[in-house]
Amino acid sequence: MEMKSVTRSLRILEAVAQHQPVTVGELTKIFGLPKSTVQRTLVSLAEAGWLRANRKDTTRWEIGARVLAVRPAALQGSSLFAAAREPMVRLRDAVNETIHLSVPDALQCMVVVDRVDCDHPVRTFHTIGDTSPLHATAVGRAVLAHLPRRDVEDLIAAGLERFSDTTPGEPDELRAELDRIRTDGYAVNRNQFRPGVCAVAAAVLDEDGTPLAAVAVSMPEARYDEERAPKWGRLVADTAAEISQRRLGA
Amino acid sequence: MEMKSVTRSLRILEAVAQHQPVTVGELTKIFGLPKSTVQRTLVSLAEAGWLRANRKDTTRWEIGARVLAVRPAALQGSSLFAAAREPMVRLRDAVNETIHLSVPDALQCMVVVDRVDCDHPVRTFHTIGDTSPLHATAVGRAVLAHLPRRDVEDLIAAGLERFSDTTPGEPDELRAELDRIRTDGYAVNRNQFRPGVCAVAAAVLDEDGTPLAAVAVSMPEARYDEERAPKWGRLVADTAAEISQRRLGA
DNA sequence: GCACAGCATTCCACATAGTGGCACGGCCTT
DNA sequence: AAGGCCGTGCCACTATGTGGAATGCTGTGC
Repeated sequence: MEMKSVTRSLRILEAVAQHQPVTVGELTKIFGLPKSTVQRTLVSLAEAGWLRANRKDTTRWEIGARVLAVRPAALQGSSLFAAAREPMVRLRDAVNETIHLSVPDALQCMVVVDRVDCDHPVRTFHTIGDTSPLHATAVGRAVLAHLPRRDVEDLIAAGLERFSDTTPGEPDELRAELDRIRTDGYAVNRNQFRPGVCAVAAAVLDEDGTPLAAVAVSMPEARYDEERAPKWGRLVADTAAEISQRRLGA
Repeated sequence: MEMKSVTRSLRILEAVAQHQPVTVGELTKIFGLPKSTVQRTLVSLAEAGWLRANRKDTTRWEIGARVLAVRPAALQGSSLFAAAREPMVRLRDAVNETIHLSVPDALQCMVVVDRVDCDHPVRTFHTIGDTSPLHATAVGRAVLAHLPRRDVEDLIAAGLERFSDTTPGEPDELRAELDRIRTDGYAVNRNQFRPGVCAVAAAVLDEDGTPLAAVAVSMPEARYDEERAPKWGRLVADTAAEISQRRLGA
């Protein structure tokens, strides 16, 4: 609505991140903006230290390291991040599947903030920064299950988009699943968001019980085993609990 | 020079990152800008998804998760990041000191991008995103030693700022030290940038020998042992080499 | 319980600050 | 040598952001 130049420059910054190293011309095609406008914006972003010219081809732009100093509140001081690292590696060693750490963003979506890979040739792939809806994934519901009822109802009121025929689209379906998560201590996702992707997740909690993040074991459907779910659920819940404790200790 | 609103909004974004969660009033004091200007900027940043209101106190602002999708070229696809993780943990286990991974930014400075902590009650402290000059630190010189002579001379021409009485302020002093690093395979820093902080570092190289990053063991001066330096130097160099190889394998 | 103080938020007339069409110049291809 | 392509610089126009002042909210102390 306002600050057109600001919102536009951030859009351009995001586009540079996706396509780096990228030229002015490529960006004008993406946005359909005049060359001079894009050029001026890039120079300004570079002046602020957020962008820089590529070393090998100086007409290409890429993201500068300044962005690393700007981290979401949940990762401030890296306490969550640092606390999560080693438990995640141990969990990966125990199950040999990809482990993700995700944080909720403004109760709108979950964002992947860290990942520990497994060595299967076939594995799920999420990049750091990827987002997913709260109601349709294991990490999302693991967090939802620990939020005040009000927030859950707000989310339901906003509408439960369906991504596959197993996505919980009905309010009661979701409420029942959240109850199950609270009693069992872990969340499960079978093809409910991305087809062929399954996961088992549990929430990392603040000292006052607020969910800060969720850890997930995620795997292709072919390796998902119904029998094994409770065992892995317990492993994930233990890992999440350990991260919560380590964080408080720091 | 240009795009005043853009550069200013990025400054404000950085200030929010430092002080989050922060109010409009606090920011106006920091920048000495009119309230309405700061307020409008915050709303615009929030509209773009980079900022959000704090959940508990909605008049306080904090960084949103959008920034995580924007990563420097060196970390693109997380290949460096993911490759470095486990060798760094093993190095920490071997020496029980804090391990840092840093990348050069535009040949102007080194930026800390990852960290594995040790369990000493007294330890060095650098946050992810912290920057340091190339010529005055172990990570910086480990990278410099693998750059083309031209780039090194440009840096020397720009002036070698001294931060303590041991900082290499003379061109020849620096050149000699870079030669030593190339023959020994590791760089050392004794109080040359931050007083009381010592480190041993080695560079992570690209397939064509370009330095991408540096790993460092860093410790308080009290625990730095001259005798042990060559042994730790070899450990760090091995770790760096392992990271280089893993990255190429991916 | 009222008045005040401190804060975030909204409004609006003004002029500055960003816009974008155009033209220049370098580089590679034909 | 000519042509096309792309990054960069220029400048008159006006849309856009500015910031002082008004509004509205919240909590505090008399």
